[in-house]
Amino acid sequence: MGRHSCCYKQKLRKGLWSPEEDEKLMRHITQYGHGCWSSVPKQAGLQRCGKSCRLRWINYLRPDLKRGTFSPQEESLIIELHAVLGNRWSQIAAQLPGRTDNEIKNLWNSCIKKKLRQRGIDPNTHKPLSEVENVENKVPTNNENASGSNELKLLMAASTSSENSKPVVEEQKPPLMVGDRSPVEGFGSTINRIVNNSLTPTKDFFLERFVASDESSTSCRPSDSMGYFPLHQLNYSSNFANQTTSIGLSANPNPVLWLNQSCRPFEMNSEFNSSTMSTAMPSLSSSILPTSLGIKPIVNLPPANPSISSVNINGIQFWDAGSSSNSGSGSGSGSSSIELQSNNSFFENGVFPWGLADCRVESSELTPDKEAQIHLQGQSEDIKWSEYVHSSHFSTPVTVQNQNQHLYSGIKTENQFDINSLSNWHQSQQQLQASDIYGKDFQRVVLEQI
DNA sequence: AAAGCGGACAACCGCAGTCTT
DNA sequence: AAAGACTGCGGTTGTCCGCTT
Repeated sequence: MGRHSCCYKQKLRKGLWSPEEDEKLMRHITQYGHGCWSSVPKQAGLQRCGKSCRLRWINYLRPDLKRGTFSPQEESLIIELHAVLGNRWSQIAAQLPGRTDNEIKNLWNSCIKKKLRQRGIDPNTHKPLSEVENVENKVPTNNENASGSNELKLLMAASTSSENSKPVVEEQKPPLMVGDRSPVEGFGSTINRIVNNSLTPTKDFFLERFVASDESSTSCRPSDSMGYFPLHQLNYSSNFANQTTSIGLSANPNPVLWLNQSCRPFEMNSEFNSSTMSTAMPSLSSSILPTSLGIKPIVNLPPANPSISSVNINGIQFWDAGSSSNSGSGSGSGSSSIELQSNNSFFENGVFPWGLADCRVESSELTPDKEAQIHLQGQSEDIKWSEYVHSSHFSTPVTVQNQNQHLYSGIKTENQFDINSLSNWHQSQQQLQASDIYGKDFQRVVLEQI
């Protein structure tokens, strides 16, 4: 394997990107698509290597990026995902629309790790530090849990747990009533109960938690105050192993994850029939997910490739996501995770108020004004590309969905943009800068322009 | 006011897997 | 089948900025 040829080239700029470079790259990609990245810098007139251009586009210029600080919900989601996926940042990022793997990785290393340690949780194992220390004293560890097939390990653990019929932590708590939003139990435990079959999620249950009213959109969130449920407390273990079906699941029972994925317009390998869904989400599938709501549940079935490792637990076959992660065309080819695909009204109607912003802006009923209102109410720090698109700067209406399709499904042309409006792009940052909406680099741009 | 420090973020590096020839 | 080209990913480093002393 040779190194990337561009690594040997001289006279290539390195370091931070200037606004001019950004604009060149933006202009080029929106007009022609990126095609072969190695040819992009030449065609765009940039003294950069293709790799650098790609990175800049993916991590910064991509129009569907959601800038601003991470919400507590996002952080919570990252933690849960990390417990399952380890340091597979790209897969974690796939669950967080508008966030990049780099962004999440930085957040993890600089912030979340610290928070977890402060809470007495080992960020690598997601177990109490005291427990980890004890284990370390007895058994040599693998250091990072990210390596190898973490999911298989978890599932093996689940098998063990299931065989022993250990009561899970949640079972010690009184039954949860639908609609109960005890701040102590929080969202995670509710999901536990769904998976645990001790709680049947009705349509009302989901509506109550996800309908985009101001109140519910905040109160239903699994915020920090509601508590973070580390892996050993969440029933990723026995309940999940017992009740999911023979599909290659990411071992995360949180329907929020699945629904989050719904706004990913990925090409799926195969469709996920209702009976399978019914097994994975027993009550939910019948009450919430029928096509009347516009949900088209899809899941990647296990790859035919026999080399992909699998394990049978209690008669249930699991596939190692890690070993099949490259089965697709790259971007978001999380072939082992359930994905739901919205095909119309369900998300467009704003049923899920958080983590699905990209879906919401698809609604034909959602005017830019309304959208802006929602974001002001919810996450004031987040200004969305769609808002900019909807503004007068862009004469061509472009939906975020369109952008997602380009970015995630391998369609590389992006000429839906109004190229003439590109020059306004950095100018717009100037206008937005006052409200501290964009990242500091935009502010730098502004300062340089003044 | 200036230096030091740490956090946050952007970008680079190198490896591994896939694709193409 | 082999070698090179290309892409994607995760780890690491570099840079900027704000806060503290």
